[in-house]
Amino acid sequence: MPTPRREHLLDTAEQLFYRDGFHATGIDRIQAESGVAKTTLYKHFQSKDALILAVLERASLRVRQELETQAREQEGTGVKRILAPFKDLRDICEESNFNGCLFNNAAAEFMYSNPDIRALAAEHMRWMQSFLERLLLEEGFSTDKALVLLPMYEGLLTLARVQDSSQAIDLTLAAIETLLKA
Amino acid sequence: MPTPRREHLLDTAEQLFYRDGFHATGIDRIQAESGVAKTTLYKHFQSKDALILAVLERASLRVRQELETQAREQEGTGVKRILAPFKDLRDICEESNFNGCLFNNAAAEFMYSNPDIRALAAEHMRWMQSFLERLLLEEGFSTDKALVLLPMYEGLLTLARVQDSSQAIDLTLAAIETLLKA
DNA sequence: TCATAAGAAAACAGATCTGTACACCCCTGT
DNA sequence: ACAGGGGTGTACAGATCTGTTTTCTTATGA
Repeated sequence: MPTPRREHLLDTAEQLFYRDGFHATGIDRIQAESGVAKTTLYKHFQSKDALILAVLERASLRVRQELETQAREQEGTGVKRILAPFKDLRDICEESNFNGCLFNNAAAEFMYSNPDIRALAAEHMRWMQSFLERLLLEEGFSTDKALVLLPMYEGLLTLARVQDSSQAIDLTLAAIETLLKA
Repeated sequence: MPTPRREHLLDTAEQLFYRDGFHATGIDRIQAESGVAKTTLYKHFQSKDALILAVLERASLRVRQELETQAREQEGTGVKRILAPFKDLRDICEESNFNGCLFNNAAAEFMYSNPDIRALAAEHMRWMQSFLERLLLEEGFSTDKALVLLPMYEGLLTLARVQDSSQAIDLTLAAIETLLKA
């Protein structure tokens, strides 16, 4: 039973953390933007770091569900199914307030200062790898390719921050195709 | 004539910014760690953001020179020369205090709050692209591939933050080889 | 020798940060 | 009617942040 207030706080926090970064976003700002009293915020999350962890956990779960359902409801087979997540990058990178991969941003800011946050980002990345491996397996490709596709995926998210990367996405799609057919 | 004090400040600042992040690293810490008085720091750099810009500019120049000389003194030809920068990733990712790509970390933290910093990160990335294009051209490959290699490179740097990626590097090297020979 | 300039050290100003305390309000169940 | 829980709003504590000012020392060059 997710209380609506808690969810609303997580929504606001995720938006601000993603857009402006974790250290740059103060609790006061989240409180003001969400319209929820600070007392309530600290009743739901005992510290800022706990709030960050909750945001990341929820976001990770949501991303997984999205990718799962997208892969399940996909019509095509073979290479098409592997390319689908990469095609979706085009829309993701066009979103307003786009700022790369939330989990890598978190890992970068808390690499040596908060092991829990870093571990959560690591776990999300491992899930991404296993998801790609499952996809590859289902379509009859070597699961080894997951460790090539994963950096490509993350790299495109990273590159899109500083330049239009629709062309990079197109070329990567083609590269994956030739790679899988080789 | 780079004054030694200024260089020393840039060294300390770069180390701390890279390891702990830009917002998380205070001026006081840079001052204490470098042993240089705060007055002197603000004589050389008129603000923290100016210091960050100076750090990034110098780091970008250094990376370019390293890649250039490494590419020039390289003995092999053909695919080997393109693979070389990716092979070097193995050492880079093993460094203590490794924390991904400095420029992408900066872009993430200042995406919507400091256009100058974001622009500098973008420029560095464009240089990386043109460097790869030059390498490809010299070895007789299509320069289009640069936009595939660049995300791979950045993605590996990103992935290495949260998991051992020596295997990912190996598989990526093999993938590049098949990609260029196709 | 003495003037000048540069840097060290530390205090300070003012803002902002996380987190807590306190007083009030309002709604619901008994 | 009324007790109690949950939320609001605000003030506050204590730390830390950027950036300035002030005072003192020290080195150098005429």
